[in-house]
Amino acid sequence: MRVTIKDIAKKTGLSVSTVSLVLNHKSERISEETIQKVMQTAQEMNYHPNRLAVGLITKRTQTLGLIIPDIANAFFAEIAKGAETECQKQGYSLILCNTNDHPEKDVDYVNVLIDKGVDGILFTMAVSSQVHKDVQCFNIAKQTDKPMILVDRTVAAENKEAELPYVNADNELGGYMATKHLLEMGHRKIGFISGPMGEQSSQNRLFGYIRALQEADVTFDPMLTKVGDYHMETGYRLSADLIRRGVTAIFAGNDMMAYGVYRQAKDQNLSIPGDLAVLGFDDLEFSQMMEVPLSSIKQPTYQIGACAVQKIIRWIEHPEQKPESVCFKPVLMVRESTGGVSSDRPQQKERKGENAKDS
Amino acid sequence: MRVTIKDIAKKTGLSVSTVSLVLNHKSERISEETIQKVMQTAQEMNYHPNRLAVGLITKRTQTLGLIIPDIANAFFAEIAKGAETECQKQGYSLILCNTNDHPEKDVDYVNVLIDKGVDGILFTMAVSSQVHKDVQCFNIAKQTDKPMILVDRTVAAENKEAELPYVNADNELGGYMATKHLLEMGHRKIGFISGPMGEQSSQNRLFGYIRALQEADVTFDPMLTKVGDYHMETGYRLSADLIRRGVTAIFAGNDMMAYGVYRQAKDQNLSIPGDLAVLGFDDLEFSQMMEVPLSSIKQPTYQIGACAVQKIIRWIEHPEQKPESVCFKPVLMVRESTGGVSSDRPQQKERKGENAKDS
DNA sequence: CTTTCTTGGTAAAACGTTTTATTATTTTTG
DNA sequence: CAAAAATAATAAAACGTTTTACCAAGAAAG
Repeated sequence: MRVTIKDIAKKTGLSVSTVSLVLNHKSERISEETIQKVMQTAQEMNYHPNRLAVGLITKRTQTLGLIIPDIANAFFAEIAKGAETECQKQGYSLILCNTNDHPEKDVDYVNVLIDKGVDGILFTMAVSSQVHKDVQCFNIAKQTDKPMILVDRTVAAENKEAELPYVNADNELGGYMATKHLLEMGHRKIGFISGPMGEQSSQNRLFGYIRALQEADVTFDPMLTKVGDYHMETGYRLSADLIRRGVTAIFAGNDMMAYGVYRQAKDQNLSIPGDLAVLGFDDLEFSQMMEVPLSSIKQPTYQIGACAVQKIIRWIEHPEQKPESVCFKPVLMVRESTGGVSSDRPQQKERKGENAKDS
Repeated sequence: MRVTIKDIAKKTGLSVSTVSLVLNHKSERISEETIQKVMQTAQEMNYHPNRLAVGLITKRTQTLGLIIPDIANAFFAEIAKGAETECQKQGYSLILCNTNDHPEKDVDYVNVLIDKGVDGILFTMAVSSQVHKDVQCFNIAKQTDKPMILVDRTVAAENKEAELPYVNADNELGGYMATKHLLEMGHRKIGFISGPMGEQSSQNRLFGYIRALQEADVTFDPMLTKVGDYHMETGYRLSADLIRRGVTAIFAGNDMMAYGVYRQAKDQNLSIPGDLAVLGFDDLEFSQMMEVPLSSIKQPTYQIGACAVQKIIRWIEHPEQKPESVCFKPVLMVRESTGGVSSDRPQQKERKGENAKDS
């Protein structure tokens, strides 16, 4: 059996309360002598508090929940890493919940997490989310008033009060930067392969694309926008039509689809960037080591995870202070696929002085 | 405040014990009428048991811990996915612990997990692990006799009893298969770039390489083996010397390093597989979509995670039955980089009839 | 009509803590 | 020297469950 506070009490001849007080450093009214005695025997007996018991009474478990669609997706894995590392620094644990993009699991997990007494939830809802499932989740959290922060997602709420804080990257700006870069490189017919339109981030990338075009007085041609799904195969398939329509550049909604575009270009014997410029989004590790390194929009993924944890812990510890949302600025990584000089040291700009490290 | 069992007792006019009994389906001695009443009001009041309280008394939390070096590494991310999904199926939660490959964190995490009352621990120790840290971890687990299963790692123990069960892939066989394939393609001078030698899996891949060579009566030339570190840059660097020594094929200890070899080949204007055959290990998603798709040894990563969870849950539920270790057979994926026909539908063979699905 | 079973249910202890109100003792003060 | 104040420690309730041993009351048996 593990040694409990009772055992220490018995051994030292003190009461349980005294031992607890000492161990919790609430010992203003305890003599130095007793403090020493307790501390020492606790050490000797290798005492570790039972966190369940502590949690039961303090209503705090030093545990957070992270709900994401797919941990095997590099983007979420990196977010998880940032979140876990930050948790660890602050003495919290992280329960990983992988929904496989099923909205029903979103609500199951929220329930389980709350039953297990997490102090807060980091939530990236399933993209195929039916709105009412989301609402259900928010309500559960609200009802038990557990802090909940959205990660890489946002929700519009009627009233500011009901709104959940979020941490994400500025996808609209990313789309804008990407397109602007392509325009600056002299392209006028720029195809766009978006992610699924159910996803806000996808929509926003599209909005950014459109804004850049309009700003450059290029009329937006809907035929040059294809709705994809973030898979390589789709990039391959949809780019064929764009090429047929005579685009000189393709902005893919993520790097995976950009890889698909690469294959299509290869099949058609088009050189990149000579015949076709390609630009991606996410800046996966592999993008810089392809035959023709891929230009891409990079999000501070690790930081998003870390920042979300910081925010939620601060919220947990000051329940009255609901945190502000954070929107990180993405960074354009110019490489050969857009004919730029391959300068691989970007200066990362952020909106707020978050002290996150990117790994 | 959340609804407790007490509230239900009050509402139904029954005792707390009765309500508990009913809710736990231990109601042989309870009348049908009461059962209905309890069930219904529990539903109406939206009762959820407080898992902390339950855990405190039952000594079970339906929670496992997963300790891994790096969740952002695709290999571990996939393991985590397998593990989490299996947990979820069986009603367990998973606490994610990312050590960043620091052995001290291994022991910190083991302690935290036990304090939090996990029912078992899935443990991939840091590769840079000092042996005594490992031993420390095992002891902590043994002391509290929490089930612990090694994932992608093994340990030699003096006596069979003290040994920890493990779940991993047969790396020796993988190394053997890889090398044999290269030999069958007619290569005699085959270079090998290994992973760090502190890691067993790396060593075993090397042993497999050597065994295949000997079996084919090719004398093992130590100069054709380089010790790497699983990073692309290293593959690039070390392959230069191998090429200088006239190898016609390179077996890289993982795909990342194989990508490095690709770059080297490109720099030297060597065609793959014409001038140089390349074979990797891990079969990353990207390997099949390169200019020249990379042949690779594939491990059933998802299954390793899922299987480990199955094993440990069975162990938790039958503490007297320590599980057998499992060693999955890897699969050779033949693609163009070794001049094979690109047949991308392997028949996956396993040692045991594990019912895992690979995603 | 006692005694003995059943049946249906409950009281109470336990799990390992935290925390508040209280008490006993000593010291200070007037 | 009594009263007040300060010091040091404790008892006990609480957190939300599970579980065992026990109890009442009605039914069956002798």
